[in-house]
Amino acid sequence: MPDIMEDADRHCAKTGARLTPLRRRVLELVAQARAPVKAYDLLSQIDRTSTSAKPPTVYRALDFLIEAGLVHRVEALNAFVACPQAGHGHAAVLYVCESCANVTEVQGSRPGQENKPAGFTVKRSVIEHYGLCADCPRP
Amino acid sequence: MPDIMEDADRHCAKTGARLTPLRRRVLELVAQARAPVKAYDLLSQIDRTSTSAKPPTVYRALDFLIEAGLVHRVEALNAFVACPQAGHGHAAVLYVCESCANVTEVQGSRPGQENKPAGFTVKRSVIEHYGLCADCPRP
DNA sequence: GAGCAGATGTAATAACGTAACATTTTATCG
DNA sequence: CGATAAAATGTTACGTTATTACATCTGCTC
Ligand SMILES: [Zn+2]
Ligand SMILES: [Zn+2]
Ligand SMILES: [Zn+2]
Ligand SMILES: [Zn+2]
Repeated sequence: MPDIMEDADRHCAKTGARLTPLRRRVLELVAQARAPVKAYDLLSQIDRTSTSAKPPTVYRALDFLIEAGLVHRVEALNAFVACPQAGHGHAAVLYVCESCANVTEVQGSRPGQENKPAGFTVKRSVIEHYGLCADCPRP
Repeated sequence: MPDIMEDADRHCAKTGARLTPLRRRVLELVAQARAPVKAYDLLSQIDRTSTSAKPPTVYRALDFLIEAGLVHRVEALNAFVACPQAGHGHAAVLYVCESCANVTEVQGSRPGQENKPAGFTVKRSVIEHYGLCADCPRP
């Protein structure tokens, strides 16, 4: 995941966000995982090195990373994935394989806004598709 | 919410699903609410009458209602809303107002599947838009 | 080096959800 | 009808996820 970390450094340098060592470490852990990561799994991985990590440590780092556009929360899994395209402007669309747990992110303009009610202003969208990826055998 | 309860009765009669008194009571509570309802709020409302409700009581009822297509889970809120169109075949698209908590459900065919990866088979979609409804003042 | 803001440490607890097993209710069938 | 099987509910206990509140530290400005 060197791309992701380099992009993150560049993106934070450009926006003024402070990618501290702790936040950077959490992003590395999320980016290295080949599947969505749970907050408490991050916690135990950090624990092994620093011994002082508690829940707020990881949740605060994740809040920062999400705010910075470096990580997305997978709402239906209570888990987190690294964004492959730091700070993209549009909403993320996630395709999550329920067999191998791989997540593919695509982006689009106003995705999923079918039949939007008149006068509704969308601030944030959660779009997650669950199913089987091309590499997993059909039942 | 007489419509919702009557539709639910009809829908369950047609499909053979058993809308028992407990499940019916939970559906009534969800349908009466003017906002997404939390599982533990349902629990305390049931408690007031029956005194024997525990977490599995309400979670099992909710599982049934979701399976039957009578209730949707709002993933990003850990909460539940009654479906205004019992057992509709397509994925639900929810517009959630962050000011007044009102939820508007619309339905569509294959909503939100922008740039679907080749070979991916979607089994279930989570599509939730958060923002401001037409009736709420802009900041 | 005093003061401030942002970041992190720490303890405690709230909020959300499930596993496992006992009991009761309902449907089915000889 | 009464045995029996299946479905639903009761109950205990616990696991997981997330936040609040307050203390301390770190880097910066004046
Ligand atoms: Zn992204
Ligand atoms: Zn797969
Ligand atoms: Zn619906
Ligand atoms: Zn509103």
